[in-house]
Amino acid sequence: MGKGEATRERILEVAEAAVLAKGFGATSIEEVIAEAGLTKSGFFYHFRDKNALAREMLRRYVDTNDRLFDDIFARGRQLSDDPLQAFLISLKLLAEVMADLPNGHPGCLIASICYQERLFDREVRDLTAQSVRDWNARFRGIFDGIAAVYPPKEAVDLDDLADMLSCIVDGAIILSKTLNDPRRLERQILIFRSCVKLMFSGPTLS
Amino acid sequence: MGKGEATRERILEVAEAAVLAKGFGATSIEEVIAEAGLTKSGFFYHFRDKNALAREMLRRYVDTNDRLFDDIFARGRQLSDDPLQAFLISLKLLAEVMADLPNGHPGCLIASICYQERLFDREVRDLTAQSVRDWNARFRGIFDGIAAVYPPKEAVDLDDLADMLSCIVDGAIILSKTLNDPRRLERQILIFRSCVKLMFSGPTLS
DNA sequence: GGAAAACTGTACTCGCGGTACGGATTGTTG
DNA sequence: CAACAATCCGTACCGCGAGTACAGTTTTCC
Repeated sequence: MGKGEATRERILEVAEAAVLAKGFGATSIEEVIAEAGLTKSGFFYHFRDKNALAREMLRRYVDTNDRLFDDIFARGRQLSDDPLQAFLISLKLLAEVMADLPNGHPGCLIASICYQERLFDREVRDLTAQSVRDWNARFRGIFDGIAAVYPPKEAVDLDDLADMLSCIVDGAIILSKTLNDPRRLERQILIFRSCVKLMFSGPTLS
Repeated sequence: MGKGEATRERILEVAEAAVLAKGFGATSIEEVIAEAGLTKSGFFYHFRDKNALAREMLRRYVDTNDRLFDDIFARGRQLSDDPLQAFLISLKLLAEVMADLPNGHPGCLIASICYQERLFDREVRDLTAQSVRDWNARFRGIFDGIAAVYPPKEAVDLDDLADMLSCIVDGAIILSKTLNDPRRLERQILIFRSCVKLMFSGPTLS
């Protein structure tokens, strides 16, 4: 890793924390560079403008989350051959990871950008949309595997169920931030887990 | 209603649309007053600063939502004496209302503020927290009524279940905005409805 | 009609995003 | 070691938007 790349990484790290804490619009470049220890010229050498910063922050964020999900769901499958059990285990692991964050979840960059969309160019918005689609496709794949073994109760659309996990996480992050109670996120993941359990492993309804 | 009050209302209306579309930080006072048809001096006559604007926007938003919820859940109880059925009806009504919004849900002001928190003073943040607590308490009351008749499956915490509705709505708004697909919100409310149905009306699990 | 409320107009400060550009280090490579 | 590029600094500047100050004007309402 060259020196330039290290600097970029430092800027992105500082910027991400600031954006999640205060929103993109309220995060000034000047405070970012002060925290990161370089000058304005240095910053604009690495990023053409604030949009370029957002783009790179997003890529970083999405990559980190992808790796986290890879880990968690691989570990689930590793601990059980049954697709439903594996997923339920993974959800519990996910809840634990979220609960272990010292100051609560810092926030979802996607959501943060969602509520600032006019500030960003098309490329950034496409990136957020694509990453959400990718995550939901991943979950959908898991539910397909589960449904093949356990016929689901009621007429549950598996795409909707996959969306639901994203919704729960994003919504619970907002809830826990708003109420200043980090534990809410963990609890919501676990109640979603109960729902999944009911949908697939309970007796069939009329 | 005096003329001043009408002007305030006009400003708040314009500002809310702008904030939900672009975020609070990206909404300039200048464009708001241009749209509302008054001068800068006129604006600052009504609002001390941007924070005061946020505070009044919030009050307005919370009041509007409160009235909407009052309507919807009253209508549900009106259509069925059974607490579970009444709630399920209300959820369907809620889904319909959300689906009928011409350009999709404009966004949740609470969430918008949540991701900009450092921009606001304590009073604004307390207001968001209190309104969320109020809504969840309302839902919790409904679930109490249901649980009194239908013993819930599994060990479901009713507070968490009440939180879940807020999470689903907030999360689904983000999802539908990010993917530019308004129908996602309706579908998420309906799948939450399925979850509630399963939890209370299904046969008991082991 | 007169006081208070509801504005307008002008002129200013300040911080921030962003540009421009010259120069100074620092690393890298032949 | 020399030369070259990558990396970063300093400074000076522009434009925009939030917010202030304050005097003057119109509207509303009793």
